[in-house]
Amino acid sequence: MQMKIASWNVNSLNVRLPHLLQWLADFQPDVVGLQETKLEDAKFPAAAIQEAGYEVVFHGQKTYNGVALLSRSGALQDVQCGIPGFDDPQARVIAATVNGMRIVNLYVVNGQDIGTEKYDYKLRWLAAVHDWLAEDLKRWPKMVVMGDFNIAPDARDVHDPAVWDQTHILTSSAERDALARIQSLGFSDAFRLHHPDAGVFSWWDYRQAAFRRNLGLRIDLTLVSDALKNTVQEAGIERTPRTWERPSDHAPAWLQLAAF
DNA sequence: ATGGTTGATTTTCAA
Repeated sequence: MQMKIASWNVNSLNVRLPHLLQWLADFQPDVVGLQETKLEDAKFPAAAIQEAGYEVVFHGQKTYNGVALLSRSGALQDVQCGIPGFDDPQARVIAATVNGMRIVNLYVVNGQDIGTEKYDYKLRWLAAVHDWLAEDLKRWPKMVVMGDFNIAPDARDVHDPAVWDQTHILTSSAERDALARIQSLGFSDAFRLHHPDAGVFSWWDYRQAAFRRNLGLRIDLTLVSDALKNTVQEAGIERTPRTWERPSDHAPAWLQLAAF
């Protein structure tokens, strides 16, 4: 049994619901993590998603943030909202178990600029994720951690490495170190298992015709634990929804697992 | 050149 697992920052599910439904029909993912739904739970469009064939759980708030998990191949069990033990007013995390595999969906803090309070929050938040996943891996060795990481892992993942360097938000040394520390628990970037090339991106700023010029970053990642690494058959980024009218600024990042 | 665009809620904030 194969499984396609995808991560998509939709930048308002209220606006993007038609795109989500179209893309579910086109791409046929088995499990999807959404970020930036920007919806209170009472306003989440659960019925429309269920009618598309997916079970869904969600953790949202008004105006900002908000995450959800969809599954059409196995119940979503042991649902966890937020990072255990980390007091966080922002709805950025939802996790669940599907067919014995732990799925963690993250909307990582953006961080605004180096040296700001939001940057400090980002680093504290990433450290809390590290400590949480270190524990959860003991219970669920088969784990996928996906989301909008708001970190470009290395120079291949940015359109202009001279601008996006260690002094810049999303590429600073402390951010990349925090990601590397999480990966050192035993996670691989699924995209890099199959694609060593530079210049493949998942996010393009709405401004300055960035998508048309491919001035992007790869900040949407799917990580697989060591127990799943050998089952990753393919991984990629779906550019098509970014070409649709009134798109999200992010494209879905996905991986395909063989029998697991 | 501190610009530009989008989304949710305003008389800006966050990305």
